[in-house]
Amino acid sequence: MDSVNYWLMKSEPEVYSITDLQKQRETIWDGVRNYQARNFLRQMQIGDLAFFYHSNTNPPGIVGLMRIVKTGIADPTQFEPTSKYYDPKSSSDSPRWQTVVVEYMETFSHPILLPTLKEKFSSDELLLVRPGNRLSVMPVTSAVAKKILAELS
DNA sequence: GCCAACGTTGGC
DNA sequence: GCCAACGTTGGC
Repeated sequence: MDSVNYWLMKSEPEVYSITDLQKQRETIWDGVRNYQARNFLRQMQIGDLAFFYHSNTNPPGIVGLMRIVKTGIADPTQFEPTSKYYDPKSSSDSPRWQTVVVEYMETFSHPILLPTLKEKFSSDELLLVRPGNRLSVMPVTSAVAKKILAELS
């Protein structure tokens, strides 16, 4: 049987919020320019589920759920000279930055705020709460994911 | 807006 | 390949 992988992806709601995703239905998750985060994006598979996390806002927390619907997409912003994500060292032959297309699934009626996540999970269980961690894309173990999802039912 | 913690860059 | 300088992230 296929196992679903779980992820957590951060976005600043002032830049792109879950409400924006709900309206758009799906989006290319562009703008990731960190190799570790990109490597996680490369590992994603169609059907994987990702928690949408609102960062750099008050209060920060997990606000909803989305699904990976396309993988191995070249981030188009790397080729756009006017984009803040333009990467002159990347070529269309071998794009440096790949990402995924995500589809909106749901907005949680109660977001799971960062203090709650810190309370429930150790830094070993959940990368997000590891001190100093700044990754914008990271894996979530299925055990942790199921606890998060159970919180909401 | 502050600033600690990171990641990246580039001179050497 | 070291590491200082610089830029970014993101909680507070």
